Amino acid sequence: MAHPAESVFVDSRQRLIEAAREAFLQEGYRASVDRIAARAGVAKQTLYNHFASKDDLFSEVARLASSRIAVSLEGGPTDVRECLLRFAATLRAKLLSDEGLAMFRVLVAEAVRFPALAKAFYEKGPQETARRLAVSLERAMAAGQLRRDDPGFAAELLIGMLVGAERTARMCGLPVRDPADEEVRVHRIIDTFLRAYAPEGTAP
Amino acid sequence: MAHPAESVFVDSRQRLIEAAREAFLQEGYRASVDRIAARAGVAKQTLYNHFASKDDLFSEVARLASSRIAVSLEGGPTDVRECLLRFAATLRAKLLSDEGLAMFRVLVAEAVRFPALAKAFYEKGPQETARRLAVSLERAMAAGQLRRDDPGFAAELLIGMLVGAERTARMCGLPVRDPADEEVRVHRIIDTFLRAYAPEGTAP
DNA sequence: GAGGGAATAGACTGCACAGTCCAGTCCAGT
DNA sequence: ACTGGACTGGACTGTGCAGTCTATTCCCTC
Repeated sequence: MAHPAESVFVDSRQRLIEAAREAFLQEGYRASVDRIAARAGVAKQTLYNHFASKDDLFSEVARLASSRIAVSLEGGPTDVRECLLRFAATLRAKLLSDEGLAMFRVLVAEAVRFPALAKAFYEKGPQETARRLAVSLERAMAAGQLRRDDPGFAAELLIGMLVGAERTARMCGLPVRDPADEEVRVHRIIDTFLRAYAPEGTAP
Repeated sequence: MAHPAESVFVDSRQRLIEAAREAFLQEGYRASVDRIAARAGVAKQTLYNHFASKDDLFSEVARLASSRIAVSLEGGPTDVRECLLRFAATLRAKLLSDEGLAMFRVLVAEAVRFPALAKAFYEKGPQETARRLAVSLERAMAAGQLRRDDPGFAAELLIGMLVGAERTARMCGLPVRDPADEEVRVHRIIDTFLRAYAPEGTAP
């Protein structure tokens, strides 16, 4: 209960979570409890002092990761195009990073055995991100900067355009595309989206 | 070598592959050899008479499945919109079916341990589908029915719009969306795409 | 009806792993 | 000095599984 004791406690736990995160991302749920404990530099029993089971540890790791993945658009420029460009770059950086892909891979692989975890991940990640994007789009639509349409649907389409194809490719082991072209790629996607959602009565 | 003997042989093998496919789709690579043999109504040793190892069987199943997933646009209507609508419906039916999703889930989960399999899957499935779509788009662009642009890139974006969001949701265990709205959804996506790729100088 | 290839049931080996148990150490705070 | 809680290392149990082996049956072909 005293401070030093508690800090040791938290320390062990934190190290375990961090080690488990790395192990699960690398090996999936296959990562063994022994390897995780070893990676954390901790005895196996210590792991079981903090977590009731391997499933419990896995859930904890997944919940922590889920709470950090939504992408926001707040505080950006007011110009729609600039705002979307920023959003797009951030989203792609997160979802198409090695870590983002590994996280997705593991959660999807275990979604059948941990349905609640997968649902929570979806709600805090993809769904929340889409919701925020939709809010911004709706504002732009109301301001006449974008064609009036279902903002939620538009958000889904944009996110699909931004990550769909490349995520599929990378999930199948394809190498990263030349990062030098990343900016061009993002610009092209956003411009395509803006053409589709140009306010009505505007020449393309 | 005589016919009846061979047909028995093929029979066992076929049943094993089918059973393995079902088992792997349900349980992932976790599906045990014993369960697969039982499901095929066959002794475990028979399985090992046909396949050198579990990995070998898994590879065979994956290769067979990979060879049947590309979606084509040939033989359809010549009108771009009709053509894309047909393509969209077919693509979504395949990729968003329980089986398509399960296949994707399993392959993605094991992509790290079977990189060659994942690559082959990607090339025969997503990549080949995108290539075929790109060919059609290019033709339409040349005919002035679509804005002139990189057809490969346009194909990737369209496929992303068509499956991106919903595949993510379903992979995380979200329930199927009301199939009554499916047609509306496809129409809205295609129309959005067509707005983005309307020939230049056309009012929206 | 004899021979051979395929299939079968089931026992068996060896391994990796989750989870438990225990005897002992290291430190707080008192 | 003593007590209690966290941590350690390592042995141990039980289980599930891939893959092997064997003895036996079945059936087709000649």
